[in-house]
Amino acid sequence: MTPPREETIFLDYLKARGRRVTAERRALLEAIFAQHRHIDADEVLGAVRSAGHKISRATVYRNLELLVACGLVHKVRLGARRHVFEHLHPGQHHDHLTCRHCGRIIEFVSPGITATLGEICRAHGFAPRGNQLQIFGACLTCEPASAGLASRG
Amino acid sequence: MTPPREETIFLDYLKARGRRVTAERRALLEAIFAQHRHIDADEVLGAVRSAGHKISRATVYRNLELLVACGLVHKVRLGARRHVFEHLHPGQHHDHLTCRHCGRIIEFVSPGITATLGEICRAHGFAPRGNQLQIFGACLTCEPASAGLASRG
DNA sequence: CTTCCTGCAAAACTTTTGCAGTGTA
DNA sequence: TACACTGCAAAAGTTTTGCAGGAAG
Repeated sequence: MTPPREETIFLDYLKARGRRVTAERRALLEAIFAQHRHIDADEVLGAVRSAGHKISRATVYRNLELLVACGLVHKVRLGARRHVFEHLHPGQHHDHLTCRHCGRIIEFVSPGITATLGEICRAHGFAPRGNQLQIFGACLTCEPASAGLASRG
Repeated sequence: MTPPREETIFLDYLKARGRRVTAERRALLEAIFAQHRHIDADEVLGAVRSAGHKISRATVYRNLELLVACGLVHKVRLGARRHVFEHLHPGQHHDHLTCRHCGRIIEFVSPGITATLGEICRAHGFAPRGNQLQIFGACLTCEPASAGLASRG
């Protein structure tokens, strides 16, 4: 079977720049792509270690930048100094409902929304990228039943 | 003329809990509601000071939590320890295109998307809240012309 | 006049960097 | 063998907390 596309991209990127393939880099890539959510550096560290690999904090930070540089991961800028990381799934598309309270992510696919968003982005000269549509709110667990009927206002 | 609704809410909240109205708290509220974007604590500090008020960093952190507690501001959770703040505009609705590179925010209104999203959220038992739709990508300044044609894949 | 609030400064926590040893190519 | 990479530990940067003076009610 073929390796995951992100692995191919990463290895090619390393090769092309004369950089080395290490166990830590493989483990890091694998851990990030196993996550389907925004994730910060410390969570990445935890994920890699949970997967049974040995890695230092410094290595996580250094290689996250590398993954950003090769386009597999986005460092999402939110405030002047605030950011989290999210991987991109090359060739796959879905959007996210994100619960503000517990951080839970619900994925969904909607061709209709995709089309409408395309028009809006074109109208504003904006280039959407990756898993770029994020809807924030409260999931059923955090805000059960009746409280969930409020408008989008 | 009537005071902004958020001010009324905040003052009522303080009164109800026997907490005090201070110049710092008023300045902080005003600065946050003057922003139309996610903003981190340091940016809030800068905004309050730019508006000509004196305030300490500690006071900003302490009162941001207060604004969250009274429901006027959301602390957006992104990673285990990552968050930024965003105010809510009671009664007003729009969505955002967010440039990952420069942080620029483009606001838009789309009744069609609002309707479709409503259906999706209902289908998933999800309660959207506030300015909850966020589209990430690259703005015209950061990614001019031809590079901007890639798909949503 | 009571007690909450603020600013300062220190503490706690997160991210980056320098250096020497390790391992890829 | 050469040099990129790693881990450690220290440095730099961000957020929280303790305390004493100041101000709201």
